[in-house]
Amino acid sequence: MIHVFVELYNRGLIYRDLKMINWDPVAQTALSDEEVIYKEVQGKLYYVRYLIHGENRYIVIATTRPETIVADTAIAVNPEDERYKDLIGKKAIVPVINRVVPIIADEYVDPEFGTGALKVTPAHDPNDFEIGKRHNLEVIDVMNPDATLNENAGPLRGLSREAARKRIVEILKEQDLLEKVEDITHSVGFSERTDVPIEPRLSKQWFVKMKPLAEPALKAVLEGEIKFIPDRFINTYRQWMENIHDWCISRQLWWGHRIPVWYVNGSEDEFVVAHDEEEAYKIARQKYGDDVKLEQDPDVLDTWFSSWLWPLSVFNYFQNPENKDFKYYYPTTVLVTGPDIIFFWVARMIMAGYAFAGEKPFHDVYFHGIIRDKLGRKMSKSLGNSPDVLKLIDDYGADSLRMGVLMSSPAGNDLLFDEKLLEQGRNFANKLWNAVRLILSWEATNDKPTESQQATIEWFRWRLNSAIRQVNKMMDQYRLSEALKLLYSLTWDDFASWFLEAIKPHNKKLPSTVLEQVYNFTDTILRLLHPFIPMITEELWHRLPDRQGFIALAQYPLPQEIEYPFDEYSDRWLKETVSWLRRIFQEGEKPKILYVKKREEEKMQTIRGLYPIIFALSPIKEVKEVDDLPAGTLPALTSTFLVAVDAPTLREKEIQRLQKEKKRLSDLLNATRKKLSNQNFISRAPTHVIEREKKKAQDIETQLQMVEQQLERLFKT
RNA sequence: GGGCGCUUAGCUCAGUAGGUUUAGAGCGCUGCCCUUACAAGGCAGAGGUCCCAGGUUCGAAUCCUGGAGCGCCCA
Repeated sequence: MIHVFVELYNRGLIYRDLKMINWDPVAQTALSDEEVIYKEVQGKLYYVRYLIHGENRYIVIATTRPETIVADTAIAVNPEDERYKDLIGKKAIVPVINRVVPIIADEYVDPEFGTGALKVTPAHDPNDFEIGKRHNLEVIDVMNPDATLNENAGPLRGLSREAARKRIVEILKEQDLLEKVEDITHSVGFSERTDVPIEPRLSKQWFVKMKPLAEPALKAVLEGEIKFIPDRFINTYRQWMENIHDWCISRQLWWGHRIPVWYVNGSEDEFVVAHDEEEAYKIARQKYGDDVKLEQDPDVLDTWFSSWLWPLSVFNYFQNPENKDFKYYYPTTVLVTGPDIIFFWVARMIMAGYAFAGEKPFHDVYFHGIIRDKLGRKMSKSLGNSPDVLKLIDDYGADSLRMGVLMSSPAGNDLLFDEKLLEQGRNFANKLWNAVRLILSWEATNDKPTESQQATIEWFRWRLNSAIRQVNKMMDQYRLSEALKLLYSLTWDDFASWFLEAIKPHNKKLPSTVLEQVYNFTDTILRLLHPFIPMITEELWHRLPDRQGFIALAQYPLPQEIEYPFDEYSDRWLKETVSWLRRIFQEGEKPKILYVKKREEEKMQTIRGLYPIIFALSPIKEVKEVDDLPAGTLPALTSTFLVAVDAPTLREKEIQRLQKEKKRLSDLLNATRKKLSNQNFISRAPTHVIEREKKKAQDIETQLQMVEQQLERLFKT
């Protein structure tokens, strides 16, 4: 920090100046603009009469801060305002202290607000300060550092700002100078530190000149050199950067890094800037002679003045710019942070990166959402609405906490906190734990794998590989919650409910080659899940046989480029068919054979490998491929492949279902045909979409025919 | 005053490039199950005018304009 201060000072980017700053009267320190929190508060608008000097009339101004009347040094009106044109150039008498002040014209005054006449208090309002500068007005400071009124405040002297407001209102009433009081909702700045209203105050402080620093930092983000995810935060960033104000970095606090400035012989304006006292004396002696006396500035630096250097200082850049770590790691891959500190931290880190290293600090910035309470409020100590995280971890587990929050937090969107989210995470962890427990209870034999086992493994290998492909793609795009949801469903549904149920032996014994595959699949799933739930995956991974090292260091699974006989259609068909068969059995029928209507041979190959899985997961033990579904059998409402079973008692129910289905299919067919007969569609839609629609129409037609035939049969018998 | 976002099932929220028959998930709900991994579970199911009104398009939850409600940031 010291090095950076000296460096920036030498570059002319740090200066000391008397400016209107944000003063926290409780902490008694200056604050930066970013540490002021604006809140809408209920206040009052006081209408006060100021007598025109030498005349028997008055002008009425409206103010929310009547206690600052004693610091007024002008009345301002808009130059275009017809109501007051004749008063410009005259003088008014400030009530209570009877100061005679000019009535001036200034564009800043909004004729619509209040009476259109503004009292000007250059010492206590930033806008008034600017007006004061333009019109060369006297600046009268009426406040002490603790926001009590000082000796300039006349009868208000010694009162707190709140008491002074009450008192002056009383005095105005007594003198019949208070015309009326209105309720008003207005925005008031509060200290982030102490939550008291900020007092704009004229004060000598140290500032960083931000414009030159902001320029390369803004350019980098606008040109995509640094990527924001989601990119809408570029707007927020740009707006701040384009209107950037100089950064007040001095604080009147007793903790922090002391400002490396030494004042010469008790002077306020003569000083030297150095890395330490020794250097300061060396410089000072050359300039002011050997008997010079130095005194270090008592103020300290804003804590964010160290934070913005973090990407550099974490690699020890300032002590040793050529060091190996810095060269290897900088710029880092991604900064993960909340959008609420985009100005405090992100923007300034980028500025520092370019200013000192001449290079961006990171490639990507991922903005996550902010967790709010159920009412949408930000968690805060004063509201007491933050959950006790350690207790949550005790109750649910650290992984459950991570998982619950990650599952429903897409980039940049806020999240309403609910313990239900953690239950979901806990249940998932429980599921995973039990699945691995089941696997570890199995023993290896020297048997050869059965056809069913081979088929199940082949199917899951395909299923896993396609999930790996999707997850990697989502992770590359920072679609974290979507990736996790996909893994949730892969683990719970495909792995636990389908794969493990299908491969599960009755006697706890599996051929060693099969068991090895089961271990490998489990290993892959644990690695996929590890970034989201690191604790439980690390633990379970070590329980698998022969795992060396740490899962944290293991390669993240990558998809393999292998041709599989399965696709999303056959996968869906498998699940629909099994569910349907289970329902048939649940309803009391016990068919023996599943009939599958033959389609093109190449299509049939995509499902043949799945028959053994059907045998494993439903009571059906035989499939017959037929040219036509046998008369009287009950067809399923599955997609793509038509199947049927014998289930005579379900006929009535089935007739109703089929009639519903018939209507749905014919509606759908009509819609699809209409689309296909639309000349515009045919000529404008891309070929693959048209092809898909044609295929769709054919499929529906086939299904519809089948349903109609089945209905006929069901009615005949 | 300026900027950004949100509005989808009872609740909390996903929905990528406008196009996959039927818009998804978790919770909650209904029915059946304590089946030797898991009742923090299993199986089956019900539930949606995608805020409103226009527009663009062969086609809109998705793009554009306007409106309503809510939220955030900045001044």
